[in-house]
Amino acid sequence: MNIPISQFFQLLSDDTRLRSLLLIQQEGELCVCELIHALNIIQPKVSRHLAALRDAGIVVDRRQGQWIYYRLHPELPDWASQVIDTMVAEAVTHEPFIHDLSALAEMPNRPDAACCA
Amino acid sequence: MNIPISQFFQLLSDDTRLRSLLLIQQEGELCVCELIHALNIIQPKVSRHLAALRDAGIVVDRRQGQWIYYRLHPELPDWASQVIDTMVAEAVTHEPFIHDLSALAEMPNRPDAACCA
DNA sequence: ATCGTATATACGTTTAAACGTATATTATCT
DNA sequence: AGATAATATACGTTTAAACGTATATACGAT
Repeated sequence: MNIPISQFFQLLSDDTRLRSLLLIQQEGELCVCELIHALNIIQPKVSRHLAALRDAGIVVDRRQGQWIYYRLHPELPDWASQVIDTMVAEAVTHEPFIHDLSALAEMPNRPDAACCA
Repeated sequence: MNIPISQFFQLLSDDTRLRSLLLIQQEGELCVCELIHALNIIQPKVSRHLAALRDAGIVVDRRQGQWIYYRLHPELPDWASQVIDTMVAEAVTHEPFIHDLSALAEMPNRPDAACCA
């Protein structure tokens, strides 16, 4: 898992990808429909940006029934994890991340990965 | 000095800007001609990218005679400094940064900011 | 087998970045 | 004042991202 540094930053430079990634890091694992709800962004847009993160090796996905869950790549380089952690710590005090998190918490019929894995 | 997070990453996503910024952080302060030499990139390109960093508040410049020196903005937010420090630590072990640093060290007639400020 | 839900991908268009070349600006030296 | 050096900016072009809409795929339930 060797991500060119400038590619990594290029991926974090888009708001949809950045918000997705921070939510994923904060929550551990999220499926596409949770991100759609939390971010209030249409499905193809969310999927497209998640695919970019996956293709670069920043996240991995796993299918569970009809849902596809994304989490950080387990072998992310240290520097990348550090940057993501730094940004989560920063983002929790600012919009739009605060709102994204509460929208996620209030999502109705949220699928629960833990309950049925 | 309040830089939107995604704009910050957008700026670091270009190789010329990233290499410039890491060199500036490593060296404390550099003028344009030093960067031109270290990076082996034509002058208008270097200047253009430095202007982008300056306009975003990531670096500040000062004129000293015919040279213009760039350094990190003294009031950069903590998260931004942390990210830059993380990346310098990473980059020193990889190309092209290693080469950039040695090209700078071997620059002939290198202006010395300290000697005549 | 069909239907509904979740997700991914393809396509054509629009928006934004980056580029090289040319020119302008500001300082130094003669 | 004129010449040279360092740097910045403007301009037109090319390259690359992002977008919305439409469609394809995979699964679960009936």
